[in-house]
Amino acid sequence: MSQEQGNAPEPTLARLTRYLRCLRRLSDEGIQTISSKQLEARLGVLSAQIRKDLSYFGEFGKPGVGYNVQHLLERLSEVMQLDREHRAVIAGAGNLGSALAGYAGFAKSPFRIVGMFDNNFSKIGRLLWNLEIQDIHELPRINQTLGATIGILTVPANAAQEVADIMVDAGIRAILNFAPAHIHVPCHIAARDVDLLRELEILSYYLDRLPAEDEAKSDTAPEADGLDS
Amino acid sequence: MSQEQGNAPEPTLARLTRYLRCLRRLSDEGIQTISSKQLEARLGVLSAQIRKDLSYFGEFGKPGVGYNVQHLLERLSEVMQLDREHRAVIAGAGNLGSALAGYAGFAKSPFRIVGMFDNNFSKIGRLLWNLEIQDIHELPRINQTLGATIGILTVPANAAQEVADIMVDAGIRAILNFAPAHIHVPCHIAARDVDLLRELEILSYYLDRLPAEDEAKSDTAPEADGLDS
DNA sequence: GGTCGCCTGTGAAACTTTGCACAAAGATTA
DNA sequence: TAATCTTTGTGCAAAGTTTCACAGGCGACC
Repeated sequence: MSQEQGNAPEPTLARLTRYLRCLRRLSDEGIQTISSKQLEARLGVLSAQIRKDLSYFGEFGKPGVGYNVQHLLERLSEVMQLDREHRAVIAGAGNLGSALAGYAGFAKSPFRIVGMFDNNFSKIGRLLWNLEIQDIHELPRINQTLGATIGILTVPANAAQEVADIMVDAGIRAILNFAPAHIHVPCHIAARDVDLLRELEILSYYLDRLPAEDEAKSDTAPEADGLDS
Repeated sequence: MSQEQGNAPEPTLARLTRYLRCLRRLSDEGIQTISSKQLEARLGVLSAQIRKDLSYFGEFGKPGVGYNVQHLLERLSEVMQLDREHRAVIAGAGNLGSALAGYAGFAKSPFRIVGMFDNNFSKIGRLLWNLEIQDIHELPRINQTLGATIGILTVPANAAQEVADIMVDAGIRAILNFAPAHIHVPCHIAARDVDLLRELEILSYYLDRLPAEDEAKSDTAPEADGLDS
């Protein structure tokens, strides 16, 4: 029986993105069918886990055969809403914001950077990767035209909340926050934090706390969670 | 009774970094004592959760009083090994690598970028943020001098594994991987993935799946997990 | 058509993490 | 000193997630 609601666990969603990446590669390789056991071999995720993850969204496989790569790829893309373009704006034209704006990986993704914003008058008006840096306070007005649904926050920590509020005002419905600060958003807005310093601090904890160098490239360390090749 | 081993759950470690950030701010504000209930009000983490998290590492508070901010700050810093400097190298002098190398937030952290590496001969030798870009293949030799324990991976996905191997060769013991690819490391190496596209894909899933705009700035959306202030 | 081997989807068990509730302990007041 | 208030640390229950194990479906081969 298939469920269809949005009640899949978060860890499942994270793994789904890995399955997708693997499926895209399989598709490129011209492989048409794959079983959960074969996926386990490629991803290091238990086959039962894979089947359970998929079962949250429907029944995609054939017993005795496995999954049709193309079909599963399309279905999971639908589930993740990756079958349509998503427009995003970046707030904060500093080092990180500039780097993200120029990220080549977006080309093959459904995500498009359609606007770049800052509050620094010496930056506003300048061109960056073919985008003119605009005044962050104009975002609500300008986004009526841009129609971005995703906001990427690359401002300093002390400005994060203020800019997040502006984004919500502007009709942004999902925020990816790179500032090392927590932002409060209304419950109809999705928000995630990506925090360089936090990641380093967690790695710091593990330094000198790992099994000891008995070699054997058995990757079972406290990895966050991996991705496809 | 206090435990001291490294058997704390990962979610606890992630929250610990949030407690630390809050404690640093409290310390700056000159606040000397804080209770788990007050922390709950500031962080949105249940007080019982906070106490349980802390209990993995010892007993730091006084019943009837709370925690001494400075003392807890120092103890947690020890636990996370943030009381000493950590040297890190960056591999991949592209947009993202360059941005991270220049990240101002490192100044107040125990992390120091001590080397910048790439495989592109047109980049090797150039200066970036006062660091000379060096040949990635020289890392094992050069790191005998640098003594970096942390490696930050900002190379394209298809080079990630190869460069990770070089890092392990070079004595790096923790890897922060920004490439959209999974890397395999020996079990005595810590590794974490930070993946822009994955985060966007997860946000994409939540778009149009949230409670609907009934306003009320009640932040109880599917936030990843927040940070202080 | 029957038999065999493989693979899916899923209920139930095992494990992990969170949240609750309370005993014990320090502070405060009288 | 006793009564009261506050807050910690933790055993236990609840919730969430992963893993196991198997019934039943499908294809291949004889």
